[in-house]
Amino acid sequence: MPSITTKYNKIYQDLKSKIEDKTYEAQELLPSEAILTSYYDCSRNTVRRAIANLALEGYVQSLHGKGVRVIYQPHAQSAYAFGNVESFHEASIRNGKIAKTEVPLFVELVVDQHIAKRTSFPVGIEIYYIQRIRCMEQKALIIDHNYFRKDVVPGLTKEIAKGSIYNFIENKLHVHIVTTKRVMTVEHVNQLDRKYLELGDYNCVAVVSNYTYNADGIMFEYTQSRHRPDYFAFYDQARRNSPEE
Amino acid sequence: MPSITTKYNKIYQDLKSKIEDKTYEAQELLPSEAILTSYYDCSRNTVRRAIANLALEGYVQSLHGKGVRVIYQPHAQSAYAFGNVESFHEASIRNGKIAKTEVPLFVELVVDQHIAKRTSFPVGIEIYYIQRIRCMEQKALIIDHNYFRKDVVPGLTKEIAKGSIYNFIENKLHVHIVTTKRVMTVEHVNQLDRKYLELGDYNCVAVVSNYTYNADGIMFEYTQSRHRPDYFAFYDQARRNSPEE
DNA sequence: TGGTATTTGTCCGTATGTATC
DNA sequence: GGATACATACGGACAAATACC
Repeated sequence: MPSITTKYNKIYQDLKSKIEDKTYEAQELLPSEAILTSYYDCSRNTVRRAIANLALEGYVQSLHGKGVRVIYQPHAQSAYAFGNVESFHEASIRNGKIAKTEVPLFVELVVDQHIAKRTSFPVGIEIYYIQRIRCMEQKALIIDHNYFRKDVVPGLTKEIAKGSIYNFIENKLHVHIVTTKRVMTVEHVNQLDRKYLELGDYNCVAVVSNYTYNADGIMFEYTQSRHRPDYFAFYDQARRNSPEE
Repeated sequence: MPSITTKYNKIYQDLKSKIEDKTYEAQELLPSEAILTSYYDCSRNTVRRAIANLALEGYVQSLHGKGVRVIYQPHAQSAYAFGNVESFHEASIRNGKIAKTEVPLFVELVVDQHIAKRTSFPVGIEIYYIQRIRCMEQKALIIDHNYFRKDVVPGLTKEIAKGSIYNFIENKLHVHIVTTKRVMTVEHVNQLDRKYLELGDYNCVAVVSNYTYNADGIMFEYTQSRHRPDYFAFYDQARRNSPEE
């Protein structure tokens, strides 16, 4: 969890904003690492770290012997940010939209074979199972099916579920959420999708399955988010490795 | 483009295989950086770099003051690897499956308003437009719509399109492909999807739009890949930043 | 409770290799 | 060949979080 007050992060933020406001324009090369090093009064490693993070988000690409090319292009906005774990609540704030969450179901369960297969939780442990309808500007966009391990996230209530569960986990329980694995698929709609989402003639939804690990390496959350296809986009940034041999 | 012969890459590969063959098991901590440093006879930075790359792929997560936790779990196989640009041809080899590509359409075009909107190419330039049906083990899984800038990728032919266009670009044209931006969406099927893909009663496809940049920062390829929903999965690995207050 | 050792995180400086121009 | 620029690698210092006694 990189603090926002580190030196490399400040440089990262500064370069990022200068790319976004076109101080450095697309296609151009950034000033060389040596120049940036003296400009920011830091070591070359620190500049390189900031640049590496920009490259991970698709703002620049480094070219051996040439320089660092800006390839940023202002995109259509997505509901979710690049490669970061971001809650619906946080995303809505970032987009400046009004969000609302309804909780039609909040129950405690014991994991059986069927749930185990879907969630990867061990059979027999106690969990919370929550259904949440995510609305933005009066439109129901997502149905979340949340499964939380009760031993890791005790004290969850329906009231908390209406707000940000992540807030509760981080601030009240002091669990630092570190890593999430995600799988994106497309599935047939089910009755619940039909009931809550305005799907028009779509018979599919975009499904994002989240597996979240805490600091002990325990997977304590499985969430399946079922999205209205016409309001769903998932952005990604990839780097090509030189092919082997 | 990290060479596979670098020291940090060898360490990365070694740790990765030891995680996969359970020399280091899930939930365990790796040996400390100090131990790994002496084991691999290298500097601490080099070990840290290998670990950082493992973390990016969801194999481990670093915990300040504690150690580096293994969180690898063998997953259901996907047609595509994590966060890497990988061609269909390469993916099929990795999966050990027999792949075939049909090319029902191969034309040269000049970009008009309509194409410009879809591809982000400037109006007026010459391009190749190619349709490719991707089959694996007799099943048509993907329809690719490829748009290549002719000035960057000259000499493309239908024969080349039946194999790996990336191979041609890298080996013959010596263009090193560096960065790709991807957007995943879900769209209604069109006539072509219906014609070539066995969609059953799905009326949607999973769509991956690729924007590929060369070393000059020029976007020279736009590809829209339309996938059969039941054979599509997209894996992702995310890290949570500490939320800003 | 407190102090110490361990472990990861940040940052620095330097040297050398390699690709581009 | 020489100058420039990024890539790799080393070693050291200190900070911060954790674990242990």
